[in-house]
Amino acid sequence: MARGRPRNFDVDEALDAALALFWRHGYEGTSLSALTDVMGINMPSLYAAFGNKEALFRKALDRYLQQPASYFTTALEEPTARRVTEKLFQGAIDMVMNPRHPDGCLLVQGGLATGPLADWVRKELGLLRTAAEAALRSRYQQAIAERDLSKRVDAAKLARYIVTVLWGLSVQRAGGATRAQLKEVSQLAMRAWPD
Amino acid sequence: MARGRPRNFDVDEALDAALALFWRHGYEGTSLSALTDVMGINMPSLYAAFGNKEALFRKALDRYLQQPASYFTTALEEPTARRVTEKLFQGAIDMVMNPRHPDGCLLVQGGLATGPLADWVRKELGLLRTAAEAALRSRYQQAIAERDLSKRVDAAKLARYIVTVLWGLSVQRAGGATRAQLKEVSQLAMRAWPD
DNA sequence: ATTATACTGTAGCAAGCGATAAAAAAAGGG
DNA sequence: CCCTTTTTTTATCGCTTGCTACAGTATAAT
Repeated sequence: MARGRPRNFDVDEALDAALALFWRHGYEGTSLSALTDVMGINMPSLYAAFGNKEALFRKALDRYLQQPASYFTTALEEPTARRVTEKLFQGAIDMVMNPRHPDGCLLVQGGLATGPLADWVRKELGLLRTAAEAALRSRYQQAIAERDLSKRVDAAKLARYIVTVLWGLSVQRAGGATRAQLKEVSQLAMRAWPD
Repeated sequence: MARGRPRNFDVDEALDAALALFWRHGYEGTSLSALTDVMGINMPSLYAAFGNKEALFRKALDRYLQQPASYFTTALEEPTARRVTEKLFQGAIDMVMNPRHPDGCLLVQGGLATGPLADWVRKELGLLRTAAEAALRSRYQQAIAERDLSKRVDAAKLARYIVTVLWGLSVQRAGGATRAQLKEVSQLAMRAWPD
């Protein structure tokens, strides 16, 4: 099987390098020549392996959700709504401060405002942020059903508030905030917790 | 006075048009040809009146701070720290939802992640966000000195938390949140208010 | 060994980018 | 009216962008 010349680079390693670049500079701020430099391959190899810039970004986005942003779905498995939320903040701060990859959250840094040709990036990232909010809302609804949270709590509002702070933390980190500062913000944010 | 051919466009109107474009598409997502189209002038006129793209962006940024973002400094004049904060949220939501100009806050949308050539935009916007945080911190410190806020309150932490929510609101609006939703988020955020 | 297959390297495409040179046009001062 | 000054117009400049054709090279199957 796999006859023909084998590639002499690792696809996942190259994808990680591309992810880091998109993460740091956004979709539009990342040029293909910068990508090939960082990935250690040349353009035809990139196109053969990933399609084009858009397809490469989508694959990097998938990888982002499965690897560095997996803290989100992991946090949802905590036993109580409060601990879910605390773990969410902790995980977000850990990711955002991790020196092994760029600052902030790719869903925010990747492209909040884009040129007309990259409008799909803005929309796609918006959908993913909305999906995260929806997942958290479901988890809170479950907590209400389990009598973990009071049924007077509005799960949708609470989830929207929490993710708003999360996106805000990403912006703060892009501005150079320290781990201690982000921690303090998350602790203050938790003072709004119901009951 | 003013001899020579007069310009046949209004500088401030053109600047407003440029501001709207930068606001919507970010610095890098806005091309000079798109700018000249929207401003109704051609390139040499733009260069004669504003310098270059960077200088134009800086002037648009100044205008942004003086016109649509003036709600921030206005809010600081409210009599109590709590009312300052409430007015801040109200003003931010009003601006972010205003159909007369693009969604979100230019300090966030303008360029959170940029290509290497536009790194100064990222830094500049970060400095302005930090300046906003510092202004709010000073106001809270004043409130503590006036016995309006308890002296057990940490003005720096509180200011950082509030602006974190503000930047989060900008991200949420970019994702299509409604005015009612943003209002609910700000009300929940105020539940963390000290005392 | 030969052949088919798939990857790599060089070189270059059209299009758009930010920015400008040179000439024509419109005003005021003499 | 002419001359100076400033603007607008037209036509580009050199460079980078995302992308690809072509030739060369390395492997597996036959």
